[in-house]
Amino acid sequence: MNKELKKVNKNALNPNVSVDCVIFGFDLEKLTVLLIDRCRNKRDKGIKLALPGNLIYTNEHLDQAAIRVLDELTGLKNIYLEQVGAFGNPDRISKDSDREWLKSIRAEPEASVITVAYFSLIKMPDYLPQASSFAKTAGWASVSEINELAFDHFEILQAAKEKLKQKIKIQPIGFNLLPEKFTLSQLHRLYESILEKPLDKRNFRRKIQKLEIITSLKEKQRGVPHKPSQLFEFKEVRYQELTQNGFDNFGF
Amino acid sequence: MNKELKKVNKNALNPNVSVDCVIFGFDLEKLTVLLIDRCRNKRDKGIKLALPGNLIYTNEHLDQAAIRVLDELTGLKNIYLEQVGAFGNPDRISKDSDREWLKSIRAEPEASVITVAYFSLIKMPDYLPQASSFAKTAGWASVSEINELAFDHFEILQAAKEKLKQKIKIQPIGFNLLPEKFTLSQLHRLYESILEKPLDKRNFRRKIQKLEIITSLKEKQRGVPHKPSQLFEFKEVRYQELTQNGFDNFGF
DNA sequence: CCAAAAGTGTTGAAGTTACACCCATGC
DNA sequence: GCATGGGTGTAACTTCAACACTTTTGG
Repeated sequence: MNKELKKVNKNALNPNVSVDCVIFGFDLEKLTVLLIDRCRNKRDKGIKLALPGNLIYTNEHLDQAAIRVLDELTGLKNIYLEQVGAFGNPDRISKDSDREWLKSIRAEPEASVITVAYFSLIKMPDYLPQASSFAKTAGWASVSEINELAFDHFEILQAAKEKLKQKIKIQPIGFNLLPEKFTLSQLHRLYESILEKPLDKRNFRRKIQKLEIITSLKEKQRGVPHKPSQLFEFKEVRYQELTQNGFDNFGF
Repeated sequence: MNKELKKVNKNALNPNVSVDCVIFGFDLEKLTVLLIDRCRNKRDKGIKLALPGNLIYTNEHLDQAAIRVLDELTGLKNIYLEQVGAFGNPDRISKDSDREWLKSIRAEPEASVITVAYFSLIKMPDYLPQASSFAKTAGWASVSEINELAFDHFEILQAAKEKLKQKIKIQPIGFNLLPEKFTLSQLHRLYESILEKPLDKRNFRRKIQKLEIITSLKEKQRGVPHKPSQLFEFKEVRYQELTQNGFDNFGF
């Protein structure tokens, strides 16, 4: 695996194909996404925020490229990753501010490049800002407050949200966004944030518990100004099972 | 639209990106797929069957490229088309027979190319074989009998089947595979072929009828050696409605 | 003692599954 | 008249949606 990576990195860039990553997080209140701010000085105009991404290497597997981008930006490995799809509208680099920026970072800034988008789920506290070759800074933004992004990244974000929405109805991947120990209310809010609609508290709890995917710990919340909540962790075995097979009937 | 196409065709090829199309049909018995046979003479060895596909043009929208490939092969326009995803395993052109073939049709046969797969649904009788620049012959194959294809096309076919399976549970796109006038049994067999499992006849009929997506014609089947079946057509308006919104609860 | 979120059951409606027999036609 | 697929209803069960009050803690 290490050997392979080394070999890959010696290869040339493929000037026509990039990957972009929609990295979702959850701050226990709402869904967030990791964006890079490409503003190099205060006078830069245009849209500043973009999804992390980069050209792929010749002979690099697309999935590998996404893993690499993720690793370069966050230092994280083994995280949940899924392809959203390919985006190939030739207008995607038509904004002036986007072209300017490309000139500063790419050898062939005018090449027409299609991009393959991925979304990934990480536990927010695991992310520690990392020196990155392609952006000065990266930071979390609340998904629901984003109105525009560079290139076609807003469109990609919408597609990733939609994919996540569909996926979470079928597989219990939401746990990748939560800490090891979590409360049912946190899980509840997570589902509401992703599905963008309210879910009945009692019905939600019942449904989750019937899946037998979580075990209650002996531990409780401490220091909260209200009745402390039971803490849970999810059952690894059952998680694998449901992640592979999915459930047919999870009609949120 | 015509002007745009002309402009596109003047552009150069993007040597690193192709599209491949999984064109599904239904022969009223089972699901089929349109494959090209690249065997130029009897002595060619290796796997002969492949999905139709081709490189895209610089500045050509991916979706446009898929529409173009489809049109070149079948002469059909305005057909149901959906992206399956991007496939970028560098090993995808590693088979010797595949490389040989590429040498005969591509300017840069060794270029590493990622491909974006689409699936589309057509009414089998609409397809009339067409002279095509990239294959002598094309023909229908029964999906369930396919064991191997050129490149990574078998993997792509599996992904397309899976996507279709998921999609048909949520949107009534199956009608694109049927003639204008069809029987409930034909629709029933179609769903069974796609989902690859038996569905109870009575329950299936009830479920479909409740959707109010079909209207029964005054006409009946003729010349069949058994009780003639009622013919139906689907309601365009309601179809559009369900195709856009989907249905949440269609738990086959 | 007040504010805040945790936790808990029941009921009526809707949907799902399983299942067997008669019917209309061509040959 | 027989082989073939078309067409139909019901009952048991499961799932879903809606809904309100008590509990425990910190301040």
